[in-house]
Amino acid sequence: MGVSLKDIALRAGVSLATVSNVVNGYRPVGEATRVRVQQAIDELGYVPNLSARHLRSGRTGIIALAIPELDNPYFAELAGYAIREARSLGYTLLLEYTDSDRATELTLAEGNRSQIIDGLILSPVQLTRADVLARRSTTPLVLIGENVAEVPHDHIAIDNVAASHVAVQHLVSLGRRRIAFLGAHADTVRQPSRLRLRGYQEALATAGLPVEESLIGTASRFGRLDGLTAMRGMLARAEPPDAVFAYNDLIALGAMRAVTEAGLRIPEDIAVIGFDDIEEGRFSNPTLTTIAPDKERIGRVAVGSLIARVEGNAAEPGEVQPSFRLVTRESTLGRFTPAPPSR
Amino acid sequence: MGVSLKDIALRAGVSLATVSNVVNGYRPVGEATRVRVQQAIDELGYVPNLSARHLRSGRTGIIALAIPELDNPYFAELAGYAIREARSLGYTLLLEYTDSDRATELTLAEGNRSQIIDGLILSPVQLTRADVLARRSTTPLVLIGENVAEVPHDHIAIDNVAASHVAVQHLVSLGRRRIAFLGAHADTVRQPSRLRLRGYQEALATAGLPVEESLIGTASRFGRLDGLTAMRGMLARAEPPDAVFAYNDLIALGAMRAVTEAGLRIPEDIAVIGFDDIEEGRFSNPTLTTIAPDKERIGRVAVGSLIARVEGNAAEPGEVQPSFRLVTRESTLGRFTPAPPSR
DNA sequence: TTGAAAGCGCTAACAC
DNA sequence: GTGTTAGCGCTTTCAA
Repeated sequence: MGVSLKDIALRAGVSLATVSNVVNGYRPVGEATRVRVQQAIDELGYVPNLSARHLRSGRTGIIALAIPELDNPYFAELAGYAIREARSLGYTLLLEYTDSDRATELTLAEGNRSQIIDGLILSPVQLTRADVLARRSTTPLVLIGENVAEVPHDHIAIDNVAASHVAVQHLVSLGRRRIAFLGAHADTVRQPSRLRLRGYQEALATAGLPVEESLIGTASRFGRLDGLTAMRGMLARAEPPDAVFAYNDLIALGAMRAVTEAGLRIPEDIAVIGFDDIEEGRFSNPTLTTIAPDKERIGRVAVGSLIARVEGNAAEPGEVQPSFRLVTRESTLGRFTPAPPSR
Repeated sequence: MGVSLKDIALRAGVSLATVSNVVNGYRPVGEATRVRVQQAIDELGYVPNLSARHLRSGRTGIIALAIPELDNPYFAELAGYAIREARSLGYTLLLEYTDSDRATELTLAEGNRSQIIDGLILSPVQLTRADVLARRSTTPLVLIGENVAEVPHDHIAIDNVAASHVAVQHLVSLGRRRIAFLGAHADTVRQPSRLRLRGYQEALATAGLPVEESLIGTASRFGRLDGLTAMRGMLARAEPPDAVFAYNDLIALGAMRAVTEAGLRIPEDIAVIGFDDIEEGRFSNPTLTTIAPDKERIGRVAVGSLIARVEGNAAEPGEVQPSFRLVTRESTLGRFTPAPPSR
């Protein structure tokens, strides 16, 4: 394999333990020795073998974040925050990708693939509460997102019901009365979007509006195309909606495309609100009103909790609910006069 | 630590080697024994310790893909293909993230962090050819993207000059005469976008059009906001362009926003073409004409070459140039009657 | 301040 | 078809 501790020890004429101490600083080393060893390290280009270290110490300094979708900017952004937080705490964060696949989620949660990982942050889609409870692996696990709750692990997620309530309330306050929900899941058992759907229903009830089945659009996935398709279906109906609350921004963006293609105006004919506050919605035409979860907080808290647990100084596992806010833009408020870009 | 081979061997009343053979299948095992061992494995929930395996065999079955930007859908999509290809070849692909940072790129290339990794696919931004040549690590390395060439490693990238030529030629064929380039890099030394810039200049020359410095917009990064800013600057000029070729789709999308905000029409007043063919451009308003590199091929070939090298059966390192094509949409051709956005 | 040595879990060479 | 065993490179205890 590569250059090992032994090679350095030989070269510098010291023992293995001394080299190890120069590298890790667990014990003090004489100045002269340290210099000699460091020189050998530089000359030979020594790099510690993580596997060996892990095998011996049980720690790798690596944690993983498993996300369901790579092509959803929400997760990309979240991952960015998590990676930076992990780095600042002296850990390396590896990104894993489940493709929303149940088997992959189970494998990861079980640690089959890993073992090289000190802990895992998982954003599950298909995993059930029972799966989590049946888990055998003792590797620390932190869950994020709305899909699994009340398990003996840290769980980080915003209050999805409340956030959805705010979104729908915003549409109601604008005078909209036929408000659609886009992104109910075809899988009615798991219904990954159940919390946001519930918030939608509650908000309608609060406003004294009826919940119409025909205004709930299903999707099998949560991408732009799903939003496009669902919205087209809805526009083909006798009585189309005058506003749309989408499960997430990607669905909202797809829906906006469908509305535009149909020759309708946003927000005059149909107002649209999304969920996630991905950057794309700040540049789309029109720009997209959305619910902005505190992604930075979610990422940082998830990493922080996990590392605390890895290092053994963690309290009882619990729920953390980062904040969110409503960000209003053109898709519900209408186009502003273009800020005079000089000329 | 967890359950080990020894625990299983004890439980099943066999030797370590036999359990190892049940797990790995290197040697045949008697049916009765296999069943007994498998049972013990299931009961105890045994999971092989990758670090130990690695330490012994020098292989982990893990390769890494290091990308510069997480929030650029181009890389997310590429990563998706790479991950799937790796899985189908029996490897796990870990995603690393350099944030376009030189130090991080160097560290990764040097394998400092890794050691647990059998090989690395790197999409460099700041790394120079000299850096790559000075590399000491013997871990197989595959490079992707336009930034480093002529190094003793496999290098996968489309012909960026030719592709840019095609893009600009498309604008010329539409009768555009004042064609801007958006996304020249402020760092003129490295100039990460130099190949696309060269293609732009060559195409103008071919068409007999002058290369005007005032029509080359610089950006420090390659995101939507950079496109927005650069385009605003250009629109403030005395003679704005009648077409824009952007370094990538994100810049193009940002530029489109700036054009729309200025009250101008796309493509009537200004045509826009991007590079990458990210999904967003198929749903934007208007949809975005772009150069579509064969991302799937790039991802698959990169993984395939790397694994071949890891397993020792690889030929001379070389260049691979996947294909690309021009995808025309509304941002250059104008709005069609509402029809499905091409997929 | 430094050294010697045990052993983490596994694979593979060698024996039977 | 199965068992024994030497180490892979490292951390860490015990001794000096």
